[in-house]
Amino acid sequence: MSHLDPADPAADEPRLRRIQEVAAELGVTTRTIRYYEELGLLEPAGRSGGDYRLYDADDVERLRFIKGLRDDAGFSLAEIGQLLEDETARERNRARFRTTTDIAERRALIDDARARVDRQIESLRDKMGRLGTMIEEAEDRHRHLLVHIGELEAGVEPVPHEHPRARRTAVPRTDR
Amino acid sequence: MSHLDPADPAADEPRLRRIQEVAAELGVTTRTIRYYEELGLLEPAGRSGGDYRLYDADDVERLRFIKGLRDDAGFSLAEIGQLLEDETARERNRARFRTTTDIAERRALIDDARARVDRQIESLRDKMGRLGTMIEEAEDRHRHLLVHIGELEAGVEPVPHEHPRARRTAVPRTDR
DNA sequence: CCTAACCTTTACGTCAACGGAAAGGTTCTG
DNA sequence: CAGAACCTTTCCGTTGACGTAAAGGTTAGG
Repeated sequence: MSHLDPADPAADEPRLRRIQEVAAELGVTTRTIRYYEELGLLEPAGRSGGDYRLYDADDVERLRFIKGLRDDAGFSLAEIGQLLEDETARERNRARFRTTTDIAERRALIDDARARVDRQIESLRDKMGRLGTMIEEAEDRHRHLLVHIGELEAGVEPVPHEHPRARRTAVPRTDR
Repeated sequence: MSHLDPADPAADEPRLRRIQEVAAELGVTTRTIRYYEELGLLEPAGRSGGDYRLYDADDVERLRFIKGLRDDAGFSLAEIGQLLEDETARERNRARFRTTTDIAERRALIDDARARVDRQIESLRDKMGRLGTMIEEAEDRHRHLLVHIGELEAGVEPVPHEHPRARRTAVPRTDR
């Protein structure tokens, strides 16, 4: 129970950081973070007395997630907005959940939450699948090329070797 | 040798299509295709007498590849340009290969081709890996949520249930 | 209390990736 | 050979995702 030790009052204090520190850690600019806020992608956990934005660990995680969706998955910020809307809706649902005792409503909120998360995962899986297909195709061509190289290294003569699918002799180009 | 049969002169005629037909098949606009050409991402196989762009099957494949890299993999057109530059360089190499008999140069060209393809695949794999990591994280949160839902459905009371990591009480929010 | 280093909002600038219209030429079909 | 439906190049407009000042207020250290 060291973190409840009265001699260590800062133990569970939720470490709030200012925008530049967060930006540096994530490798983005402060402008980018403010822009995301402008688009409604996140809200800082709090503000200082002088209105400085203050971010907690969850905010940083959320930002990291956004960055991943943008850089790694290649989603637009609008699409990310959709995915995150589901996430923030879940948070709202959680709050609502705790304030109601209506069994039916609670079940509805649960179902809603599950549906949202399912959509989020499905969206990612979909992207993943398409990327996977792309890589397979690229690897096919890779193997195809290696076979070709193998033939050539085996000492095949530089015969014109007209590839049936690659004839492009429709109209002789005059320009360029 | 049926494709040399004089009774079937259209057998290996390389079906050339105009820009709109290609665009429709790929689900892009003609403007997009022309823009890609402007950036040097592709050249039509030929032109008609009246300077209409004419595309063959290889061109369409290349365009499909570009679209995949853009939509599925989320590459910028500049990055795609790099990836394709490798590909067109390979084509140049093939032509060069057939015009030389110098064993050393031929081997150099082969190694170059292999290196280019390797880079291309590696680039895709890298992206794939990062996307995979993202999905795993999302699935983690998915499972986490399902556990949470399970607890709730099991009839846990709507106790405030202060999550240790989620305390955001630094500054009482006044706005929103 | 002063100053450097940070922060705020507001607003205009920029670059990629096209959209869309103008002014004219081409192809196909009847 | 006329007309509709294509196509050409050229050029300006737009949208997303920020960059970059400007004009000020805030915070931490000395």
